Amino acid sequence: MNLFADMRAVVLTALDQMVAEGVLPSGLDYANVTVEPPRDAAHGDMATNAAMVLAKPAGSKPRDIADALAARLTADPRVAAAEVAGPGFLNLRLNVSVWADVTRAALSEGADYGRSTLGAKERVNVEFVSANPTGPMHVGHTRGAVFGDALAALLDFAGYDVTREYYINDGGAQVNVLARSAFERYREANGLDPDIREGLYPGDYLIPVGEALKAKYGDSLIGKPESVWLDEVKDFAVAEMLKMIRGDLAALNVHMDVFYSEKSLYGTGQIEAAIKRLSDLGLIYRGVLEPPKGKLPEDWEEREQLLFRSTAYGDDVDRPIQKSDGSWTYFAPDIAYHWTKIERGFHKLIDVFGADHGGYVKRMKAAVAALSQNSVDLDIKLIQLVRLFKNGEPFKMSKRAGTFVTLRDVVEQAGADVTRFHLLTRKNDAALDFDFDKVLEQSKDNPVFYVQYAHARVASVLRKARDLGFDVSDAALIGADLSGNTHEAELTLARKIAEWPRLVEIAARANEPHRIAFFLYEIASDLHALWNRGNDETQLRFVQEGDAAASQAKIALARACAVVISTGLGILGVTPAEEMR
RNA sequence: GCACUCGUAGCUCAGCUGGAUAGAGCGCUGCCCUCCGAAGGCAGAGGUCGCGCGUUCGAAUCGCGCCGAGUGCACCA
Repeated sequence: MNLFADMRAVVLTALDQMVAEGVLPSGLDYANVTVEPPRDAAHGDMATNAAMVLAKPAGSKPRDIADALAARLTADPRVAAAEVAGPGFLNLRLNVSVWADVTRAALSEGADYGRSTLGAKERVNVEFVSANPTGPMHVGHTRGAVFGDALAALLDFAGYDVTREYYINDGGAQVNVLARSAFERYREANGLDPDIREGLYPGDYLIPVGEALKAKYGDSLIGKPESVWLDEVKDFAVAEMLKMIRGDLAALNVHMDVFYSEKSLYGTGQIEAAIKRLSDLGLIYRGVLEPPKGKLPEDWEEREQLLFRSTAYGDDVDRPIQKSDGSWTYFAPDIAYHWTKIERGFHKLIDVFGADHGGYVKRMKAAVAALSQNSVDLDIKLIQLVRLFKNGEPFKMSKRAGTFVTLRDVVEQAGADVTRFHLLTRKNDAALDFDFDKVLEQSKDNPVFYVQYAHARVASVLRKARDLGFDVSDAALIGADLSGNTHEAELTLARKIAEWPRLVEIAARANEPHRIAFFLYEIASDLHALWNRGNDETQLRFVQEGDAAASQAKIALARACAVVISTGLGILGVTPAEEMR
């Protein structure tokens, strides 16, 4: 049940009637007609802008349309009153029985309450993390991982067919550096002094890789030229790094459907095929780029290159896809990779990048638009940095000082649930502070705790009710007479529950999982407020001792709230708490 | 020099893909514990939505121009 969608349908039906009766002209576009909760509760339960949106195309006054619409809407049993207000809003007051229906719907639909068919099973590819396989994941990757995973879950809940994908950058120079670094650790394992020279990866995490290499190769590679061992050591080290990264992700409860290797694109004709695709479209040419305006790089020289005419699809300049020595630039395999996504049948692509890759957005969008001829939508979400704090003090990261914070460090200290929720309490393109002390704090100032506490409170109420011998199974709660839940605090909570399906669609349309986190905070707040009122007004308490029927009615509402919180936390990848200890 | 992201209450941030008197938390002020969980609760003060034009019945939201912060700007990924 999606109350707002249902009521919008009621409005549109009424408009159709008006067209049929000649009150409105035919051929009107209803796309901008909305039915939404008013900002001010005094304005009623819902408001529609239909009269204002249609006034101009219909050639009549907003008020006249609104009056006529109001008369028809009040015929619906769910509408208690419809009144015209302001510049032409139509405010709807709903029959209180509607909120009982919503409560029951949340209980009977359970974990599926709020699930949407918005996505129509369209296939979506969410690419995220894609950290270079050269070391453990650091905090910067964590936010992207959590964001991507929650977004994927959100889209799934909104009716899309989602694939979580990780692009392994195992084709470039940095994995050669990894191989050389691992080789030094291999020499170390064989009792030689490692030469961790400038430009190699110094991290301790390669020591076990060196030992594993020794276990496999003994000392047979010692003293051999790089050309002999590079490829083998590279494959081995990359595999080890991926094993580690999978472990890091698993610790965060992130599980990818596909790990796609950049290297697999080379030597298989796939890059050539993608470039040919662009070439056939007349978008590839040999040319010379203008030097960048402003400060000119020292070593600037004019050179002819193979270029992609990305400016034809909104980019600022055309982009090189081949170096002057004939090898591909990093952009070429990226184009090919996105081409494979299109060819694999995805109609909607989402890339999650670090904010420092913002300059890459236009060319990637241009590539996808060109390759798909505008039939595939690519949305790129930029993830801003995370600033670490401890006791309110900035937590400086330094590889040398050994205070380099990995994802594993954060999860071990804070836990996956707390880490995930906190990282989602900010919009993806806003910087975020992560203070270990505040995040672990058990007080209402901590949103994670606040939401978990609301869920735990409901669980506590259920336990208490059961102890008193009440039947609080979902079946019993669904069957309860809810007509007594009419206090303003109760209605506020019920309204919030009714908003959940709408919020899911809004969040999914914007690709913004943080909206779920904010909504959960608000609904938790409504539950706490109702609870607190029970302190003074005993008739509002969920458990009404000696009155099973009244208890069931109140608990049904609380339980419905818990269902929404549980579902929402599930989307964020957070386990709801049954009790707080 | 150009592009991208951002600019909302003292602080940290939401704000529904254009709606009514712009919200929350912290902080501040004032009240409140014999009460299902006071690791609190209720109420209040506090804002030219960076600035200026424009589009519109209507702009924090869309467009243009400034100001300010961050990020990125040729064969590195």
